[in-house]
Amino acid sequence: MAKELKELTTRQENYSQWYQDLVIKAELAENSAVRGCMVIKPYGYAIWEKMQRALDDMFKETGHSNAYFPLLIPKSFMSKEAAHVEGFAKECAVVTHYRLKNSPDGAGVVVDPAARLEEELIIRPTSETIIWNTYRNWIQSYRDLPILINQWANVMRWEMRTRLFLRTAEFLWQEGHTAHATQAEAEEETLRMLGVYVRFAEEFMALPVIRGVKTASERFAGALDTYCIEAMMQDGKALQAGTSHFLGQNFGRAFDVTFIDREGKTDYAWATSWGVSSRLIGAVIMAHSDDNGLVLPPRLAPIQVVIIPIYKSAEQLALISERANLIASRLRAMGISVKFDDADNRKPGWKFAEYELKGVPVRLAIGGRDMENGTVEVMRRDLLAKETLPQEGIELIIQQLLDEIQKNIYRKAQDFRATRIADVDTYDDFKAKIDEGFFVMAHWDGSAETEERIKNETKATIRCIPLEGDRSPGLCMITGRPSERRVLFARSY
RNA sequence: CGGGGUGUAGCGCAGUCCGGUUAGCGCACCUGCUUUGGGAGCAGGGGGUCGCGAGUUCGAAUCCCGCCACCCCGACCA
Repeated sequence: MAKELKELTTRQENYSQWYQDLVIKAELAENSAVRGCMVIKPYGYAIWEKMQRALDDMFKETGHSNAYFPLLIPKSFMSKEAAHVEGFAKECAVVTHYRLKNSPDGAGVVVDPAARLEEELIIRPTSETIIWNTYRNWIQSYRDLPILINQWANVMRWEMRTRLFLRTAEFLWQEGHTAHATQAEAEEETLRMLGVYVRFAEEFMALPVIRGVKTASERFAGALDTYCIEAMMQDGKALQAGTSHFLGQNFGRAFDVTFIDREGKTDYAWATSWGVSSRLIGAVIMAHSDDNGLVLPPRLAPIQVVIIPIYKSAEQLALISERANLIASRLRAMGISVKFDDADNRKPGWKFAEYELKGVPVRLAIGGRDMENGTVEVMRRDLLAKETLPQEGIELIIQQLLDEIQKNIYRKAQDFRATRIADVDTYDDFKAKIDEGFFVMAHWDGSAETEERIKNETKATIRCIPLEGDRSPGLCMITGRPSERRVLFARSY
């Protein structure tokens, strides 16, 4: 048992603390010396690398290429698109000088006042501006379109309050930025990439999501439409797990990106942008973990199978190692990542607890008894269930088991969400369900005032107007005015 | 920026109200022996500007004043 975790207050009472401690104990991340930033430790970063690889493959399949743009953005770029400034201005870190010098009083260094920049640079909070400023040079004709580019990068937003992985001042992400000749094509791209995110969340993160479109007040600064996927964490709160924006011609116009179309007419390019961030690491942790530690979906687990020897002597360890290495090599040949932990400075019990804390999906234990019987003990992390099986042919069983675990974790999250989602028709019921940590589907009159009032009174926001599900009209639970369809409300991270 | 809390060994904490041996405990670390099928046991050992500064006092982790940092709850947000 993960003793440290068990000492914590129960999850319902302090889920946030539980999460924070889990992140640190499982060696995923810690706070850095820089306010609001984090150090992602090797094991946590390995999860991110798995995510990157899977996403990158999906981007390539949909015709995208990777590229890279500058970290620093001239301040003036930020003011070219009005809504964009409005949204990001208050959380930008600004570079004002380019040099330090020795302090005149001999104590350390100071900013050299002579090295003040003529124009301040901001550290990118997102890259639309610098990328569209570049696209201007790349686009003259409809033949240059579409441009389908993705960037893996870090960005910085000076958040007032931060939380490891979920909201840090600096975070890692990918941001896709595409340019198109027509509105229809750009809109199609926006939805295509939303679909990629849905597939990634469900198939890799084992995380069921609701796809939808944001209301005007929750829209990305500068977008005409913001689509998102929303996931439920174990305390019932919503986490936005990915966004895809249809930007119209806003950035084309702001950065004067024009092209000549087939008919010889000049038009502004149409834009999309879409992204997911290292927040997804937090999402996986919050969605699946239990009081013994992480529960990682096999497709994202840095170590999928760990083998632990149980021995009394060096001779016995040598025999067990030979067998374990054989099993390991067969598993690796099947593309499964295996760690054989024969470290002599930890006892088996310690290792069991450690790999449970780290969320390794399958654990194999081989001891003296197993060597005599030709067996191996197989433990699956999602159910914490042990079974003793023959060594012969164990590879295929493990391969199937990993598959089954991946599916089971998804199923579990889906079942959990099903018990926490409800249709509601009165404001009283709404408040009650929101307090219970529910996702609530309710009718809303479509006005920003009503949305704002609900937010102020209950802290619940409209997570999205779902693209799927019940589309029947009704009456707003607050004003009684007509509503086109139910929308998704929840408290969120 | 508002409200609350915490700063004592690498980590987690007690001690502070009511000042008084050499500042203590658990984990971790080091050495040795015994152990190894669910976070081992025993013995020994190392490690401290008690957040910083200035006071009161014979004497301050403890009391007074000032400052700083971090955490939690709000406002802002992926």
